[in-house]
Amino acid sequence: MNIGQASERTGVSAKMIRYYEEIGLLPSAARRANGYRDYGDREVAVLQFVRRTRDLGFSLEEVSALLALWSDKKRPSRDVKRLAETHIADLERRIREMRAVMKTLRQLAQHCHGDERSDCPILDDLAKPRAPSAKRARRT
Amino acid sequence: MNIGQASERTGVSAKMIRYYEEIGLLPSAARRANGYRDYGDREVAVLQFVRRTRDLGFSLEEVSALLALWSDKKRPSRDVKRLAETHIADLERRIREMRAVMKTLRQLAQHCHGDERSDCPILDDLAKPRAPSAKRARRT
DNA sequence: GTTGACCTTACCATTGTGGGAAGGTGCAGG
DNA sequence: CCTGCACCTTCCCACAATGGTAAGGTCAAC
Repeated sequence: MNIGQASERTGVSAKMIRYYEEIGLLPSAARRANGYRDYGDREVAVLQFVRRTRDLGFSLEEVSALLALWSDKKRPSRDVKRLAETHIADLERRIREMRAVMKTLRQLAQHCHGDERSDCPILDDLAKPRAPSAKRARRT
Repeated sequence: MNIGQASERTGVSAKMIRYYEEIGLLPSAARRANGYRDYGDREVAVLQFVRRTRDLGFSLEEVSALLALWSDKKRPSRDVKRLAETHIADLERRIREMRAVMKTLRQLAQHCHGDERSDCPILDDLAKPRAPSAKRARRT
């Protein structure tokens, strides 16, 4: 089948299918006499796998690792689980950060009239010079 | 003061200070006779404002809007609050999405032995062809 | 034979940041 | 005075992942 059909069946845009091939995430697709890429059920399955892992937030690099694990029938399931849990931990960390930011923003917004008046605690706070306060997450 | 000092005091890299100027987020810095950019307390305050808003996850475009609101002494606080709340809503949405993903991943990981054995429900699930199931968030 | 839907490659844009090269400047020590 | 080092300047490249578009080839239907 053509790339358009493969795209339609997997939800991966033709653009991205070509890109994945270009960066080596996918093997080079077979070509027909006219130069068109040709896809079969196996390729479609791989694309669905990629689509699914992308939807779960894995980076292309992680997807690549997952594809390798997938095709290696003898790899220990530990390897897969570790990758998944690392990703989960990453999501947890990002969510924690975002929640902290939200908390701050909510507090700021709460004290802002939000009407015609021009005085605004949000901007006042944003403009307040921060205490140097522990430069960065120090790892010492 | 030179860009290096300004960077150190604000936590914004010299690279980024130049970039912000280039894209018009910041006005062109004053130059000394030798061509070096020259920063004073006012500029440092603006950079701190930018740094702070960036830390709170606002995009440069939003930062630009906030800077404009900040310098417009007569704008209604409603404008500021709206921008902040839009950002909060955005964070909420993203967190919801990430939590949904985490839930799925946790379920998958939970059923994976994670040991030497090679059978792995995570990969099995990722490989399962999805039911077409409501293509995308349809807006009809 | 023409039209329209598809395919091909190739390049550009996005967002925000870092890296580095090539060259000028400024100061301190010899 | 010269040298070295730390700083500044601009310019270009890279990343991640995706979309857009243009210029051209192909195929099927009419």
